[in-house]
Amino acid sequence: MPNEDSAARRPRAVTIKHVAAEAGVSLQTVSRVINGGPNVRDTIKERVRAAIEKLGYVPSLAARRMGGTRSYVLLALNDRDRTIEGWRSGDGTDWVDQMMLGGMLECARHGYRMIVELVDTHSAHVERELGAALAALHPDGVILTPPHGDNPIITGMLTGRHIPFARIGSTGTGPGFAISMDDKRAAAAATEHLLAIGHRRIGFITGSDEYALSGARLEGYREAMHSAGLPEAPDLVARGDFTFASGAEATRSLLSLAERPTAVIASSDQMSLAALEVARSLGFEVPRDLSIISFDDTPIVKFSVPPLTAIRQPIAPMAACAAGLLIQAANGELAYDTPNVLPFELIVRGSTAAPS
Amino acid sequence: MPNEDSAARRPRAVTIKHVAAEAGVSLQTVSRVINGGPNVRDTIKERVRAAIEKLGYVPSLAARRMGGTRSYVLLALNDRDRTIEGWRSGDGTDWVDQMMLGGMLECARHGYRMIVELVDTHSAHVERELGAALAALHPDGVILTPPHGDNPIITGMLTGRHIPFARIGSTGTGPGFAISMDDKRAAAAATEHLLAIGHRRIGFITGSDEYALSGARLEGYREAMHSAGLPEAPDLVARGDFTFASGAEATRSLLSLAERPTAVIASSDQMSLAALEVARSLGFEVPRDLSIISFDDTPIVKFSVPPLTAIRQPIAPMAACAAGLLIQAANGELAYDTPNVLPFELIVRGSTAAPS
DNA sequence: CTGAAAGCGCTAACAT
DNA sequence: ATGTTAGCGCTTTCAG
Repeated sequence: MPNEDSAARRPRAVTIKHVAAEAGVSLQTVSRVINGGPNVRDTIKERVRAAIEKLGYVPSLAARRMGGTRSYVLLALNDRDRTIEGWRSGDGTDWVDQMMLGGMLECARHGYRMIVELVDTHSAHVERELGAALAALHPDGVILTPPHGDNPIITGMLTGRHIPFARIGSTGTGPGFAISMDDKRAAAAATEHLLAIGHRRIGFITGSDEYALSGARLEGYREAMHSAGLPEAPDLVARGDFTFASGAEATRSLLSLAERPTAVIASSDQMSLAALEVARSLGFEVPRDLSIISFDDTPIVKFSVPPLTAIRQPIAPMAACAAGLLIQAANGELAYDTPNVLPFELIVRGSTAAPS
Repeated sequence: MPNEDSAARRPRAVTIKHVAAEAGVSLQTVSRVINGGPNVRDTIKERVRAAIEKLGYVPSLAARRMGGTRSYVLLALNDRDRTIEGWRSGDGTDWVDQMMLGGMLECARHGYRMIVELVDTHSAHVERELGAALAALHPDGVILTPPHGDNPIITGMLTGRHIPFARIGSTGTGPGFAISMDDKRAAAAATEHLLAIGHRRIGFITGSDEYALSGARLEGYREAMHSAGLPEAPDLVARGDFTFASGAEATRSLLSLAERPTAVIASSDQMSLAALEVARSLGFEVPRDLSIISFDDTPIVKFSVPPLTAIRQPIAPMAACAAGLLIQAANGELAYDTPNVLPFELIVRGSTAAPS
């Protein structure tokens, strides 16, 4: 019988040994019950379960990682500068929250943990920083947030180490579970909504080229315009990089066109809010003089005046999908199969109306 | 010489053994260098460092936890239902983000990780759920978010297991590092700001009694009113529970008073936004007919119309402070000493003006 | 100042 | 169907 904690110090935690003793079986049998292993009589299984319950035993993650091949940890990789800047500025972006909502809950359902890791993915530090995180944590899988799924250094490191990973917002084939929403269809849907209520001159503000989805959104817009029989109008496309400043600049250029658009689609919430502000400052009323459709649907767009019609990005579902696939992959085998495309939503609010 | 990874499988990670071999010293010496232990000649220290650098060695968290007494993990405890509800609703609250900003970065500076854990703290599950998290992770410290620092079941469990913890938003003495802002002073400052610009009848909407800071804020308001020589007016205080709905209800009751207030202080952003909306719907213009001061300063209050004057809660600094103290406590000793009170900020925006 | 030995709590092979 | 034996990669005694 393991002796009680001597005198002081931490009360010795209850281990698999205690359970084994309590149930009158071997260590290994307890391990089998915990891990759903085969070849355990129901009677014994029951006895072990009772002992676990009675003792309140919970296996130590660290020990499981040491003994076995799994760590029960998933790493969610985010860009350090970008993430910190978002948090500092309080810009209302809830990417990380939605990731946790989807990812942590899915992990919890399987006894996994999701650890958020910030990594400087731009500089040459990537290799060292990601390598350090992998060595310290030995995650069973890694969730890559955009645009990391398209970073060959990162995907290469993970592939080389045989660590399963999921690429959120990345659509290409190749290693890693590709998880995305149909950005092209979403942009087309936004465009079609505007066309349906009578708009003809529709501007489009792109996102940063660093993100694959930027191109997809632009393409969806173009195709929808084309399908409506409208001529190609390159001056209706303005470049942005997701930031407020770039959105303001782009909107100014669009509104200064001889034939200015009656509606604009911006590839991010920050740019849409910029469009709203610039339009107002220039004397245009939204949606009377200009309709706006936003992308992402972070919390703030519900609180602007008017609240913005937006394409909602299913971040939580994508994170949950990623976690689920990675956990499967970490256990049984599971090939990087077909891409996983999750549904988006067009949420109509007050920033869109028929042109006047 | 440790053999290379045989045939396939995960490339064997570089361990302390490889470093020892490379540097031509024993395991123990490497360990000493890593942990800043004493009694290592500078020459050797240098040699080991070079080997570590060359091999890109990073110690495994799990192994350190197994061998030693520290886990290099801090747990940030949040209420499950409340947190998930916030994420789901997209209400723009960034509590978790700010915690990560402060806590994770401070952890990273010391080679620690912060793991966010959601626990059902209301039901009887607390003991089981928290116990499970502690057993699985063996954190070196726990950060309690409000109102958990005042939950005796939780603080009792941690005290009993000798796990250092920090109580954010909890001011009482007793075990655990108390970390808070001066809520009383903050409420007084808000009140004084309104008094200074000429308000006399100032309403106050309280937060949930479950939170100690609710009482402190109310007290600060009362004292400031008293100091200004104004008579006690209980009808100017309306009960709320931090939610939008409760704020709306409270505002309606305040605005229906015979002598209605010309300004109101609400103990949360959600309640303030409710006040704004109710005031507008009742035909009062903000700030002309009613000034509003909010508490917390989450992102959304910058985007309302008008943007809200608010007391900014230093969540990130509090989390960083908590992490720093816990890490110190986990290593050298460190007594639960004097409470740590961090500075708040009154940010004046468009929702406050002199009464008309 | 440095090294050798023991063991943390678990799982993966191998018995039985 | 169950038990036994080795480690996993580190830190902590304890010897030199």
